[in-house]
Amino acid sequence: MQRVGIKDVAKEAGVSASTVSYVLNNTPTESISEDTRKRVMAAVKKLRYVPNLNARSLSSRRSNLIGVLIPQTEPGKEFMFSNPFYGELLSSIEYTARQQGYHLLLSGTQEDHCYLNIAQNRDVDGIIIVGTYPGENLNELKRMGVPIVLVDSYVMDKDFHTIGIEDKEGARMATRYLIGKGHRRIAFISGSIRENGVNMKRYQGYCDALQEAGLTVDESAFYSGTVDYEYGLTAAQQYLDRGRQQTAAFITADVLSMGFIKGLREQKVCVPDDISIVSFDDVYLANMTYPSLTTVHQDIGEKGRKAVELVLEAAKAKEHRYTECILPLRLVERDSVREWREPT
Amino acid sequence: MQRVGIKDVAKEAGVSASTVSYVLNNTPTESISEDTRKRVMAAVKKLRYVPNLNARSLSSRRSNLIGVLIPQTEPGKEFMFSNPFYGELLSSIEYTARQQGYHLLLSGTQEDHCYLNIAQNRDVDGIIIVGTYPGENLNELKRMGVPIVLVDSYVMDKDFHTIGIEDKEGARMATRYLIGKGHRRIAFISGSIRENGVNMKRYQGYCDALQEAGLTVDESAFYSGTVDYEYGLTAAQQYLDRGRQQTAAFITADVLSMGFIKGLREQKVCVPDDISIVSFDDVYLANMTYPSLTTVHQDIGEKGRKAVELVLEAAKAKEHRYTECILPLRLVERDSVREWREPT
DNA sequence: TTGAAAGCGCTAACAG
DNA sequence: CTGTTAGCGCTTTCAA
Repeated sequence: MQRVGIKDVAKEAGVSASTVSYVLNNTPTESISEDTRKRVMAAVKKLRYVPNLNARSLSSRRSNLIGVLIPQTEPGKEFMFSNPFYGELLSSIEYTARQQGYHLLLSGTQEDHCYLNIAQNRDVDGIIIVGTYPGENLNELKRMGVPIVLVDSYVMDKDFHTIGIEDKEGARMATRYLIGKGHRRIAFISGSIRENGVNMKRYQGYCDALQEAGLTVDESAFYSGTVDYEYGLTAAQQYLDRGRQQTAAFITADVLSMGFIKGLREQKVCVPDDISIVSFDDVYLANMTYPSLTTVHQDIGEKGRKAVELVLEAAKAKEHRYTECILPLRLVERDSVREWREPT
Repeated sequence: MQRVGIKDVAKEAGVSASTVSYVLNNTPTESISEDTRKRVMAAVKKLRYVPNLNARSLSSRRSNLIGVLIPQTEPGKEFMFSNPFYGELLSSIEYTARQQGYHLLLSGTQEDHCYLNIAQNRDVDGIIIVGTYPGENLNELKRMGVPIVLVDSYVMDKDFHTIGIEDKEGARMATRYLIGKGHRRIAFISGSIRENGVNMKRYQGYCDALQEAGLTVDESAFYSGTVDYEYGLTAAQQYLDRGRQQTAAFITADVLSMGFIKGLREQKVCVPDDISIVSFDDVYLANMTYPSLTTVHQDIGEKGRKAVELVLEAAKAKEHRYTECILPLRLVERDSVREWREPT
C-alpha cells in the first residue's frame, strides 16, 4: 500500500529523481541516454509507478484538468441532466478531453454560487461554462487568468471565448417554416426569458418571423417556465385552459416539446393533427418519440468538441486572442407538423 | 493576476502562514483568538484569497475529490450518456457530492483501459465505478487503498463496497407479470450478456420465471446487442425477420425499449396491441414516450446518493468494513402491456 | 548526459 | 495562543 514515488523509481534505477522526471516527461531540453531511459522505464514498470498529477501540477502549473460548469436547471433541483441536451454535450466534452489526456472536473452551478471554487482551487487549465448569464461571478473568474469558454451564452466580453449557435436565426427559421405550412396563430413556449439569454434570442427570432409575415405577436400565445418535461406538461394544460387558440407552436427545447405533447395527448389532443410543433435542439430523443419531432438541429457533439478545442488552444497560447465560434443550424422535418388550412 | 497565497494573507494580517491555515481549516487542535481570526478573515476577503486545494491535498492527503468512472457503452462510441440512466445517476452523484463539499473527477472508461490514471493520479478520496466487470484493472486499484464503490457490478470482492439492485428478481418480476397477463411466448432483449454482468442476472430472472410457469426458454426469443437506441431498432427488425413469434418482450433497458418500439412502429406493428413490453430502469423517459412504458422501477437518484454516501463514509473510516447496499425494485404499470388471450 | 537544490502552496507536528 | 520547521511529490533552473 506504500505509495511509490519518483524517488523510489530513481533509487531502483540507480539515477536521480530529476532524471526520472526527464524521461517521464520527455523534457525536450534534456537529452537522456538510451540506456538510462531503459533502466528508468524498467523501474517504473517494476514498481508500478504512477505519477501523482497533483504534485505535478503544483510545481509545473499545468494540471491537465478542465473544469466544466453546468447549470442546475432549477435551484434545488438536482437533475441537471433532466434535459438530455446537457448529457449529450457533456459526453462529447468528456470524450474529447480524454482523448487529449485531460480529465474533467465537473460541477453543477447553482445560480449565483461563486464559481471560483472549482476554478482557482484546483489549478484547472481551463474552464468550460455552459449557458450562463452575465454577472459578477464571471468577472471574478476572469481576474484569474484561466482561459474560459462560454457555451451558449450571450455574454459580450472579449475576455471569454465563446461558442454558440444562431439562436435567433434558428427560431426564425422554425417559425417561418410553420408559417409556410399555413399556420397563422403560433404559440411560443420556452424556459425563462432573461436578458441576454438564449431564450430571449429565440423569442426575438420568433417575433421577427411573425412580423415579417404581417402577423401580430400575441401575448396569449406566449408561454414561459422552466426547461424541463414537467413544464411541458404544464404548458399543455395552460394551452388547453386558454382555449386552444393556436394551431401551431414553436417550442425552444425538445424536452419541453415532449412534455407538451404528452400533456396534450392526455386530453386527447393530437400532434400534429390538432396542433403542429417545431422544436429546438434535435437531441437524440427527438427522433425517438411519437410523433418524432420536426426540430431545429444543432450539432451537440461538435459543440462539445469545439469547446474543448477552444479551451485547450487558449491554454497553450500565450497571447489571449478572442475566439468566437458559431455553429450552423438546420431544420429537420419529421412528423410533428402538418399543413394548416384556415377553415373557410 | 498574481496568485495570492497563504503567505500574502499572513503578511496582510500580520500573522504567520500556519495561523492563517488554522483559521481557514478550523483546525480543532489549535485555538485561535477571536481577534486574530477576524484579522485573518479580513485579509482573506481583502485579497480575495482562495486556497489552492491542490496544494492542500498534497500535504494533507485529502483532496475532497471523488473520482467517477462511467463505462463507455461501446468502445469508440463517445456518447456514454446515450443511455439516460447514466445521466440521471451522474446528476444525483454530482449533486450529493457537491452538497458535502466534494468535487467530481469524471472519466469515461474504455474497456480495459487502466483505471489507475484517474485514481492515484489525483489523490482522489474515493472512487465510484459504474457497471464494471471483474478484471485485472480492478485488482490494481485495490492495492492503492482508496475506498471504492461499485455501482451495478457483480464483482464479488469484499474489498469493494457495492451498491446495486436485485437484477435477477426484477427481471423475474417483469417476466412473471407478462405471464400473468396471459403471454406464453416472451422475447428477451438486452445488451451483451457477460459473466457476472447485470444482463446475465436479468436473463436468469427471465429464465426462472419462464420455467416456474412451465414455459420453455426459446433460443429464437433471445436478442442481445448493445444498450442503446440503435440496437433497439435493430432488434425490432430481427424480431420482424424472425416472424414475430412472441407476443411480448422483456427488455432490459428503457432506452432499448424505445428503439424497439420505434422500429416496430415503422413497420406498422403496434405496442401494446401487437406486442406487449415490460422494460427496466424507469428512466424519466419511460413516462414520456408513447406508449408510456410499463417498467421495473429503480430509484436512480437514491443509487447516486447512496454511492457518494458510501464512498465518503469509507473515506472517513479508518477500518475497512465492507458494505453492500441493495435497493428495492417495483414494477410500474403503464401502457405498454395488454392482456393476451391465445387465439382459440 | 546527469544531479543537486530550490521551490509550487499548503498542512502538521512541535516548540515556545 | 502563535510561529518555526519540515515536508507532500514533483519540476526545473543551474552547475557539473
